[in-house]
Amino acid sequence: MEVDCQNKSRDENRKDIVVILVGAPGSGKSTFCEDVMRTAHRPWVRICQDTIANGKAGTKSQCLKSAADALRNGKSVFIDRCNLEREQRSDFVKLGGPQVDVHAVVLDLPAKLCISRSVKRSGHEGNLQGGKAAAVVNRMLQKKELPKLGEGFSRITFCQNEGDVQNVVNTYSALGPSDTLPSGCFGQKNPDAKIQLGIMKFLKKVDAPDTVGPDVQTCVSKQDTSEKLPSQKETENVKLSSCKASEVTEGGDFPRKASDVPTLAFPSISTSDFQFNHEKASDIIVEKVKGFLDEVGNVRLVLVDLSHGSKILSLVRNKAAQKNIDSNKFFTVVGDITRLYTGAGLRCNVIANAANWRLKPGGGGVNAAIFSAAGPDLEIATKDRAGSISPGSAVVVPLPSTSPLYKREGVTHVIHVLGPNMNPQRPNCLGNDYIKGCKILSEAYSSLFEGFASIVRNQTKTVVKRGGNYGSESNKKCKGLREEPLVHMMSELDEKAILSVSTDTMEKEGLEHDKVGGNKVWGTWAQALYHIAMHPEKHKNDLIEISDDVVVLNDLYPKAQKHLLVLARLDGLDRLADVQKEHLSLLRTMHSVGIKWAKKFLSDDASLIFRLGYHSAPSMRQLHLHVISQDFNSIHLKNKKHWNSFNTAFFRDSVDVIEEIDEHGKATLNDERMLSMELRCHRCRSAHPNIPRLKSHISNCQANFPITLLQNDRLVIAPNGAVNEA
DNA sequence: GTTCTAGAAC
DNA sequence: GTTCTAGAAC
Repeated sequence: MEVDCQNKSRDENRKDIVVILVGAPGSGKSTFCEDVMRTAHRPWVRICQDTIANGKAGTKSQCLKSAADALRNGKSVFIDRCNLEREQRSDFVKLGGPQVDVHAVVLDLPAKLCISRSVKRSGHEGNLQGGKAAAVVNRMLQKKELPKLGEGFSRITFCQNEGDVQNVVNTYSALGPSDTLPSGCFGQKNPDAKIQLGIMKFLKKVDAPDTVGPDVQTCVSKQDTSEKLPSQKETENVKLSSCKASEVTEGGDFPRKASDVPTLAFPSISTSDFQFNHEKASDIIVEKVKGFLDEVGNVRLVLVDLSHGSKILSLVRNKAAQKNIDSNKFFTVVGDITRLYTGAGLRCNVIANAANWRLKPGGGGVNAAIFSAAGPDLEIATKDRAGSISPGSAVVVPLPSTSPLYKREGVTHVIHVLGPNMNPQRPNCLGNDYIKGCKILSEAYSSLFEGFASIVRNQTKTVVKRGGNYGSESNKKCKGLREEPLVHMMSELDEKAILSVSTDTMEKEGLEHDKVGGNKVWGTWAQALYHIAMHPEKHKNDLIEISDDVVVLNDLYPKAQKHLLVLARLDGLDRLADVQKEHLSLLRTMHSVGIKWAKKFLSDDASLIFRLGYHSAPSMRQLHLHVISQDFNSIHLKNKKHWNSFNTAFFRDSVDVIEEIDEHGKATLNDERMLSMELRCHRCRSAHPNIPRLKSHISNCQANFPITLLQNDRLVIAPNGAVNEA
């Protein structure tokens, strides 16, 4: 996620960042840096002690020198070494200064996972291979001292699973050259009740203020605990001191405060599915925000949009800057409105929903996301308040404390808003009547902000009561929380490996670990491509090309007008996860064969556009490259998974895969959860409620492709064709 | 990967 | 009532 602060002149406020990675071998430090740098919006340098001496291990002072050089050249720096002990990182923290923020990113992943990765690793830069890894990792982790703000960090982010890691990757890769991130500690969870008790005692006795950063209100623990929330009064006392981390973090957790600055996160109303003109909408947003902030003090407003390069966000940012709106009180965030706290460390107690008139879940975009994240609680609570909503109005719904959105993100209220509809395919379309449209959109924001103001007023009155309620239910809830399974994104391979390593005998078991790496079990239905690759002669009728290295066939269920598979014939190369440096030339062969076929099709139909790539986690065994035309005009494209497997980061472009294998020996594999993301047009990125609507949209959408697809030859077009930037 | 189908959404 | 999704079975 990206937090943009406007009103800051680029040169004056530009700060470089030193990110000190903290994590055991196998925790994913190098991958983290690579993932950020691949899509970064600011210059980064990765300083890795394992490779700093011409590709070999070097010294700490070499790292320090390189880091200082990079900072002098205006680059931000990743310190990629374990940094598990305070002393090991202290010299790097000193790189900070008025123009340099020092952050820590703690990859505090389960020891078993780090060990299993280290054990399986071969040819890693640190040369920590085989069974010895278990012993080393185990020993290092015993000395682990989690970083604290008191060491000199302005921001510390903790990751306890790969989902956390991905969120933090997103945060840093989204960071533009002049963006900054809020200070504080983020992402610690799974608090132990005993520890929490200690913190509560601490909270009560603290009184000496000690500021650590401008954004201390976000310095809170991410999940609820068996303790009740501190009452407003209690938290007032610790408002500034709660981030005095050297004490607070003892035992590994942070206090949670109930009295954050009341913050409303809201999506841009009507500009997505309802197709309201962005220029006009941004004027209204800025005007309404300014009016509200002039009247109501001590609140924050955050405009949120899921997509990078969102036009509405940049319009609003620029206009807000022109109007000198305080960037501490109003700013924009790129990210998921249902994950602002866990994803961006941004505490928003109220979020707005771009609702449908029936106040029902479904549709696409924000409405679906919020109802889904909040669970059935929101639907029930909404029903209690209203059965429908008219354009221009808002409905305030208190979120039950049982809702995951409340528990996880700290959202206490959802405000449903309905804006004007300018989309002829939606009900109550205003045609092109922008006089009416602007009036209704204005009313919608007025209603939204009034609703927010009423929550703020009532919260001040009732916070003690609500705190008490919370406490009385909390035992049960806390238990439920702890029983909630952590999100696991490990491959089956990892899980198997981990299951076989018991904590007590890690060192011993680790020695034999290299043998454990079993393969994914493929269902019989998933073997078809494998059989073809192994015995192409038996399938001659289905194949359009056979060579020693690859075979080419039309996908049996093409998801577009042209959809080919280029199959690797190497036995054992089941999927992208198996691909290593030694397969580079095979990958290049597959790519060039794919390109050859794409060009052949283009010579017949120059209007086609092709993309070549792999699924992060394929359903069918045997590495296969998809060569697919971007019309997606096919009766076989039937569901969300089909669409998202070709139109989210789950689809890895062949060019990128080759580059990654070349540079790092492995390809980034993206999460299967991508497959259940909302449906967005691959050209204009608009969201659609279901597959039929999406298909109807893409059959007409002539928008230019997003810039990421236009770079690096990710799209293959006819020789004289031109695809413009979006 | 697809097919089938219950039941949710409309 | 029809449309659409999503999970189970293969």
